[in-house]
Amino acid sequence: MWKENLDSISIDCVIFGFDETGLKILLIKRAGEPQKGKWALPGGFVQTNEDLDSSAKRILKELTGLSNIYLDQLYTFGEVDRYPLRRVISIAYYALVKIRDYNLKASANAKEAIWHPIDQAPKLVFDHNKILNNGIEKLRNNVRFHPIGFELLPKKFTLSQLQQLYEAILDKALDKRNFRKKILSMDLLINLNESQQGVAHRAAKLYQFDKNKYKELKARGFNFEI
Amino acid sequence: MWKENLDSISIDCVIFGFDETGLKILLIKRAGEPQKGKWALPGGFVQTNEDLDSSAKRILKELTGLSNIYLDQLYTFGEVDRYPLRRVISIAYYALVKIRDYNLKASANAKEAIWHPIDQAPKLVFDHNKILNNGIEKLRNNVRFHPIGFELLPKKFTLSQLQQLYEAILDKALDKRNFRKKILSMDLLINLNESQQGVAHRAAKLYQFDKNKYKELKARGFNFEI
DNA sequence: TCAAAAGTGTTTGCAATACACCCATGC
DNA sequence: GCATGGGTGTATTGCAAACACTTTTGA
Repeated sequence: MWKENLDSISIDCVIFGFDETGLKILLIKRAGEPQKGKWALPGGFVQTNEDLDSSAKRILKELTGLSNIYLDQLYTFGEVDRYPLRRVISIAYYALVKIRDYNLKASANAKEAIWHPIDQAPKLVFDHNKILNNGIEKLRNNVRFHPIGFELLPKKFTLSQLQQLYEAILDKALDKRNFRKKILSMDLLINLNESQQGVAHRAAKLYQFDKNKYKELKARGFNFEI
Repeated sequence: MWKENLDSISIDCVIFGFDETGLKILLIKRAGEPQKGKWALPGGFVQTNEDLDSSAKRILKELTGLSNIYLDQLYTFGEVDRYPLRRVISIAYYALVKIRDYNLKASANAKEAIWHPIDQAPKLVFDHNKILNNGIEKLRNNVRFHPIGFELLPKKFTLSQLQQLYEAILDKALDKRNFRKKILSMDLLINLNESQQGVAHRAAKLYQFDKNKYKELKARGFNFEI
């Protein structure tokens, strides 16, 4: 198997996750020079025989052990001096991960990968803070028009969890009744007729995202704006 | 002056223009192999000492003679086999050109550059049709939320021209009264108190885009949706 | 019985839409 | 005077926003 790298083309990934405490970003401590031990976006070099999307997929798999992650190209950063040793152009991707599926032990590198609250990201190497901000902005824009939020939630979720997610991403409070009205009217959720277990209050109903319905509506040009 | 190229990184430009007959795209006939003489998006290789944006700017300047063109990065295409001779990754940009400013004679290459109606683009080399479609889609999305249409019109324009432009980009008819109401209510146009000359009907008023007002409103988070 | 979150409708205001006629100009 | 596009207002509808109380459950 070929593993030769294009050493002037890298991929960097802005990996988002979400849990009870808010929106998170997955960062690593660099294993090699330059800037060894400093916080960075997960990334790597593109191999000679792989497409860019495949490369991003591979890097994510190596880091998190997960396949089938939502992945989208973000922007390409190519300033002459962005990387100190030589000229490296980086194609940034952003990924949405169901944080509960992600298992730290799955990966060799993982001990050095940590979820950081989105608003407490440390200083990153090179131009990675710029890339991160670009990713946050894109997530904010996209979530308003495409139902991608579901990629960050467990398969079964409550309407409150969904609302908390939107509030975290958009960074503003939403009205509960209006939010539910809007979401349910899109007819994209399957009511599972199940309830939460073991909560110290009225148990919420669980829902699931209806992918088939989504495809169908999308094909008809339906507008998913929140 | 350095002119060495990164021979695995190219820039391709989707260049839009607009005139009385509709929305146009600027295409060239390839001057060199491979696929010499075939239609292609204008492009070139990134030089070792230039940023990606600068490279796109240079390529546009060489082709059209114009500086100060609206330019935005589109997407990066990096399939292993997209270019036949070797692996070349292409960063696509899209540009909006005031077609009347563009002077064919300004450029050495220009004799081989021709504006094509957007819906009559020929078959292009490599993956350029894919890039073109990507550009059209992005233009459609962006024009609805950012006042970029003005980049395609002469400095002074009539409301009808503006409407025709939007209709061409969005590919649908708009109601004249509602369109005017909406546009004028945004308060982004300066009424020049001048009129068209030499038309065989009532002369229309001329307007100009108010860049300062735009910056001001943008800073306040104003929504420019059409 | 208390705490904590789930769940539920109605009213109000604004913005999008639909729609038709008179006006100015050049030929 | 006629053909051509310029310019204008109102009524209706639908959607977004604001808003508060009852229900369920576990501790």
